[in-house]
Amino acid sequence: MSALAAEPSAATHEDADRDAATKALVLTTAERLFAERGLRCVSVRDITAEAGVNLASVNYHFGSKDTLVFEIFRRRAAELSRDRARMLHEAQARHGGQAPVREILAALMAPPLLWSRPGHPRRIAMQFIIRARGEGGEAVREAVGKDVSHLRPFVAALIAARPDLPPEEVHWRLHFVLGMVHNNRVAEFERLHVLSEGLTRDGDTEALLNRMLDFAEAGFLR
Amino acid sequence: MSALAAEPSAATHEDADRDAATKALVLTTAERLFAERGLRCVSVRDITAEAGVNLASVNYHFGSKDTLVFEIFRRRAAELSRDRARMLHEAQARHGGQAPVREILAALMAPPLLWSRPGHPRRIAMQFIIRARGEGGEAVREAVGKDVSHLRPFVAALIAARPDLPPEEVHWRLHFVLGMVHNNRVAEFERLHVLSEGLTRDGDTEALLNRMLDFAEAGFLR
DNA sequence: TCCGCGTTCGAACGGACGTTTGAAGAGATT
DNA sequence: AATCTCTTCAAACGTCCGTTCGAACGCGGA
Repeated sequence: MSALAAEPSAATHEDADRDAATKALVLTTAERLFAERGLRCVSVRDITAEAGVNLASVNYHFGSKDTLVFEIFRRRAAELSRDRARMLHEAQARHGGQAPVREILAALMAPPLLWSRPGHPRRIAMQFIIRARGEGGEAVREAVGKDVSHLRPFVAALIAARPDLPPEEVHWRLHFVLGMVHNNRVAEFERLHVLSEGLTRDGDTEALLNRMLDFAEAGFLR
Repeated sequence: MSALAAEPSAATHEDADRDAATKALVLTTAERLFAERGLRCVSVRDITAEAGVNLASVNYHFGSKDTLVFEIFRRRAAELSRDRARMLHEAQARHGGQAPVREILAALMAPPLLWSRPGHPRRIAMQFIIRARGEGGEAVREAVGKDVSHLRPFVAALIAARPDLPPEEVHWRLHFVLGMVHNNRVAEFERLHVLSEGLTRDGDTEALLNRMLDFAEAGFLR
């Protein structure tokens, strides 16, 4: 752990794209490969070969493979949290500070669903996040487990929307909702389509979101 | 891939415990280690060392590490499915063939929850199943994804209980319920406890099951 | 021009892993 | 006792991986 290769240049503030095209190339290539094949099934050699850069680039720019994974995850997770927070804020603004349950849940559910749509610029990022949540190493798992700060505004909004419920109950119901959201993986959809023998067809994200909201809202308003 | 070591003895029917104590020991040790540390983080050497058997035992008795994983998973998953099916059958028997939604959902939710309780003989098995679902290789993933036959009785029961709903809608709602169930992992509970600052305390499985049933039933009866 | 610094490069290191091999052991059968 | 079969054993094989190393490169400033 002694001496680590110095962070290259670091530009003026934080944008490392200007001088290090290699670093940005590694970031995007790694994210895509990780999203496609999973974290463990993509080696540093796969990434550097696909990106057309030298093998040592990953360790030079990021220190280690784990750090690279964590770096990508940190950026994307923060981005997703911002998206959710913005939707919540908009909903609260629309209702004079007190958003109804359905719109709070929509702010929680919509971003990951929308990001997963084909053609969305964050589609790969969303797949990566899902992969990293399940397959990530110690660093990612800690980041996911301990950083719950972005959920606090949602808890507060839900408690305010249902002041008659014990806060304990609100937390449990939020847990159930998050379970519904996290279950929206490609493999699970395929499983559902096999089970329903083609009856359920994905692609209509709007309809799925409404179905989820109907279900979750009913559970929450009970 | 040519010649594979012959399956040892195979006893009279299928029970391989009589003559091969080693095989059974590998099975239980591997299941426990896999459940504790994850599939990728447990090597064949870890298993054989912990079990006190020779390194080659795994390949001799199971052919490969992947086959060993699949073997454990197949047994436990079948066991869980049987448990669920039995609960569903009992519920239907109680109501003259037509079980209400809540009891159908209980048959789906209760077994994995009960297995996870401290002290339950299938606690380790349940943790293994959860691990294998997420971290399993091609074989496990295919088994999970394609084998949906054990869910069909539940679909049929739910459609019968809510004949007014389009079958498509029933399938989607079942998908949501399964999301709730699959989210009951140790890491997620810890995350919830951090978020609620100790307000939510686990241990009371009965209460959690009732909470889940309340939530899911409301979403289903909507 | 020369120097310094950040970056890239090819090559290798050291280790962990799943798997294979061939011999040795054990127990029943002939 | 001899033979056969199933099982166990120690030792290694070959591969893939993350990481490190030292030299070369390119370029802006003295």
